[in-house]
Amino acid sequence: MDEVFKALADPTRRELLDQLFEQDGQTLSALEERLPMTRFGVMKHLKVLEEAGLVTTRKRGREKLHFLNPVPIRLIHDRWVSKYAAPWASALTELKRDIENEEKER
Amino acid sequence: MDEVFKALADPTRRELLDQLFEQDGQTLSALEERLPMTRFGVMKHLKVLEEAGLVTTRKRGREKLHFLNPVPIRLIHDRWVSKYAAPWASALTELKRDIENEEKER
DNA sequence: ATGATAGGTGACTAAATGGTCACATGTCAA
DNA sequence: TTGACATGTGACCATTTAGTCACCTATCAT
Repeated sequence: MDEVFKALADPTRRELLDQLFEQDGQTLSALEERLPMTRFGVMKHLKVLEEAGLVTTRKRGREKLHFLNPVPIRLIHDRWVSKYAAPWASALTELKRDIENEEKER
Repeated sequence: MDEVFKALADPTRRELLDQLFEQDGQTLSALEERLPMTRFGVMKHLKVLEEAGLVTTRKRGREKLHFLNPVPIRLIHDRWVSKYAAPWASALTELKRDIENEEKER
């Protein structure tokens, strides 16, 4: 799971996820075109995303197709958001903190 | 928002968020005690979390109290999870990908 | 077969990051 | 008011990371 957070930390990699969300199954060359970077930089980023499980791949001839995998992001949601910020939970957290602050300021 | 992702990328900082979730409003010294690191390291991490808006602070005499702020994490949820992995959306995404893969394999 | 196309590897550099320390400020309590 | 306590700052070092490049392999079309 550490790899997922690290993968999401880079803006280029988030951009790649955005591109794959718009159109799934793109090749390296297609993804490279829209980024201000050489093919090698993009390749490294895709490798990081793949090792984190955020992107899965499939070969078609000499091409490599990249697919977005939303599962790890759902796991973040399950672990962090439901813990800290799911609608009901966050409302309770804020209420709790507000009350505590008011009590301390008395 | 970039700062939030970078802040979440470090395991020590996620640990600090966990500690604050367990007990909100802890001081630097209290947070330091459970971490295998000097006070200075913890201070740097807390600064990163504070600048990302994940932690808010309040001074009480010579102490500095740290509070968890779930809002930025909720924004991630709004931007990424609802986009990629909200229950209904992710189900659709997976279905869509499965269908596409089947079609390509024919 | 041969040239063009798509992708892969390892080495390298520059910059960012995590962690420590010497030293300094502000606050409490006796 | 003096000593102990809680936090802050700037410099510093080691490691990691983003990005590039020369070179290599595999596949397609003619």
